[in-house]
Amino acid sequence: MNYKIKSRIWIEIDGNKLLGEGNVKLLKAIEKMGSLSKAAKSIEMSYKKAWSLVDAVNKRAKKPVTINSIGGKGGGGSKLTPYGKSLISTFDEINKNCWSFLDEQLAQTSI
Amino acid sequence: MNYKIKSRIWIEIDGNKLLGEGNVKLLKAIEKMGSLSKAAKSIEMSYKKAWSLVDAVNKRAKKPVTINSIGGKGGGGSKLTPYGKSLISTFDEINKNCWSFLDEQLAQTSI
DNA sequence: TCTCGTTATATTTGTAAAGAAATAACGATA
DNA sequence: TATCGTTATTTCTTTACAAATATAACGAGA
Repeated sequence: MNYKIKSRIWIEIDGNKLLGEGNVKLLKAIEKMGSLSKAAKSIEMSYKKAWSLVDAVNKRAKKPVTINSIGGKGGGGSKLTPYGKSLISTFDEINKNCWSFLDEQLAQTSI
Repeated sequence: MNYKIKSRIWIEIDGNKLLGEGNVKLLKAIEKMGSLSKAAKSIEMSYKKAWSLVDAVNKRAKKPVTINSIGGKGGGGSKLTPYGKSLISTFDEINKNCWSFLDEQLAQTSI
């Protein structure tokens, strides 16, 4: 069996974590479900944790990533802003490129 | 303030973690100190944790990374094998390249 | 055979993070 | 104004991981 090289990337602002793999997974679920509680359930994350993650991202990002509404028809909901969508697609793109890059790097070694 | 993109990489074998940043830091300290207990102390890691890390790496790597001796003059000691040295220098090199790569990637976005 | 400082290992304790549960707040609609 | 399903928040419990503690094993040299 040969070695593999793995990575996790995340985006920081002011030294604080803004967005990592967990957040991105959750945001994608919100986009699909239209609701924070349903999104959390779909990826088997507690509602509280999901809310905390989204809250932190919205407070730290340059612009809001989701629009959350309370009450009203259907009880409310949560959906991604265009900026939120651009953030997760950028993250995915860079992450994918990083994996390829590391595979190439490892291939050039002799460990 | 602008976003920054960070990463942590690690080497796996058979799906198990072999070597990450913590291990590399410890191995460098072993190289410098010639002793596992002194290395652990120098980087403020408990001896037990340090021993567990080194033991796991030695068991999983293709070849031993350290040579440990018990008893004798000085009580024993621990030192890196040539293979161990090549592993950490490879890790450092790829890690550094990864950081540069990610900086370039981020610079090409407009988030 | 005794000493020494090290590696090796098990056991107990402490702590911080995760999880569960309960409840408040909300607003369109009927 | 009563209902509904959601977001928002607090409190309590559990649990996993880190840390501390204790002790055994080792072998060269005096």
